[in-house]
Amino acid sequence: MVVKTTKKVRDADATQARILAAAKKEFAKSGLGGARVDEIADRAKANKRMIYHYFGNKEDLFRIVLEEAYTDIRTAEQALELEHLPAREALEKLIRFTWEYYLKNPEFITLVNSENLHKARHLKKSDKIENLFKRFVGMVGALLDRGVEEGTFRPGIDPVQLNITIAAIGYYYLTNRFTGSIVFQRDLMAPEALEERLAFNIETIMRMVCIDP
Amino acid sequence: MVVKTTKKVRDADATQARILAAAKKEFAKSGLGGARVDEIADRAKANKRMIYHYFGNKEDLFRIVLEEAYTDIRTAEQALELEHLPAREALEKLIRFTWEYYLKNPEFITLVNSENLHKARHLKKSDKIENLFKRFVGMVGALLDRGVEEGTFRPGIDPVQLNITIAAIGYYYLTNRFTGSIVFQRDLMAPEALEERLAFNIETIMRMVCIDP
DNA sequence: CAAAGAAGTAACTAGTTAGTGCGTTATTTG
DNA sequence: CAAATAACGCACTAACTAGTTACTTCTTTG
Repeated sequence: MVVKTTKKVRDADATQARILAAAKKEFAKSGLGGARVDEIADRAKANKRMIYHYFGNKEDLFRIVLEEAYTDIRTAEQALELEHLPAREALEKLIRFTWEYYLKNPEFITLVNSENLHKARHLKKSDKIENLFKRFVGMVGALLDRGVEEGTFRPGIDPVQLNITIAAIGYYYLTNRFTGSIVFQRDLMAPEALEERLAFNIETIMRMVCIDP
Repeated sequence: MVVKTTKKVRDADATQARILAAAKKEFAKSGLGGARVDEIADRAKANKRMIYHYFGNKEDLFRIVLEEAYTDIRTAEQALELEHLPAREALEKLIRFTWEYYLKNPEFITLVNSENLHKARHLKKSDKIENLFKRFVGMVGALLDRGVEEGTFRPGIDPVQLNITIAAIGYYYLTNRFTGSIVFQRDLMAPEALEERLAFNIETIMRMVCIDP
């Protein structure tokens, strides 16, 4: 097949990509219920009719956006190649990565929140998600085992619980940054505040996992 | 003033209370955007006109529901009387309380999530919230100081960071229980799973705070 | 007990929103 | 190059939704 590089006036792939990017922004900004299909069409500079043509309906579009978001974060995690580092360093790298991914991709958090408000009914319909995470939990499990062998990690830590905690201490801080900044009367998004939080999180996990923190 | 105990056919206070309870449920179930004023009226067995009469509009109603929710959790926290326990026990009691409160009051989490989706614009209008939390942070700060004096806690821990982490490790697990149960292929709400999580959380915090965990 | 005011109701409005019917224009292919 | 196919757009609808108008019914109080 010949790959065309000429800019086409009509380009199905490009239109679909623009719609998906616009949908991600709009769903992240307003949630599934608050998102407006007309707004997505406008942002994508596509006709609303095209959304229904390519993606079926609003809920299907949301499901596809969500699948893309999960695939994206897991792909980035795979690229870390934690197996090539000493366990301790690998764990710290994972904590940093998780924090920075949430910071740079705030839509991810909002999309997941919205999906949970709807009791994960879209993710339930998706089949490719489970395998994505099976590999991920396996990776962290292997990392923990390796740390125990190296003599740096305590044995018996559940990789799922650890994963949840690593995610939680970053995710909660960022998703609740607006109410948090009011309630604690400090700007939780100030650069120093973000650095301080990351350091606190690394220490929390290291104290939990390492024999000699 | 004479307190009437006879059941009135018309009772402004009772109607307002029914509306608030119904609104809390509906907002928690569907978020601010997804909630329907008609649905709130039906649930409350009140006429929709009464909602506008007593609470102004949908957003004001949401703000009042949110203020009530924050006041409620902070009131329950005050009642713990942590100052009467050794620091270590008091800290564990606080972790347990936070977890159990989220478990028993799932609307709290959803309301806070919804408020953060809207960048806390309703809480910004509220004045009584800040003082509520100032006292709370002070309480945890005093607890940490006492633990250091008793020789059980490490010095230099920021009470705000600790508060955020205690909330995070429970909150995240529960708010993301639907996607989490799919992603990790385990029922995160099974009684054993809940017990296991609480134990993991207590250990995480104790290792972070205590000199001799 | 009658007047005043508060509690409560039904039906409506004006605006919005997901989704569609049908026609037009560009691109591909036999 | 003509016919088929796919991309695209306009204008519509049916259903919904926050908020209101205009009214009735009950309760309190001078």
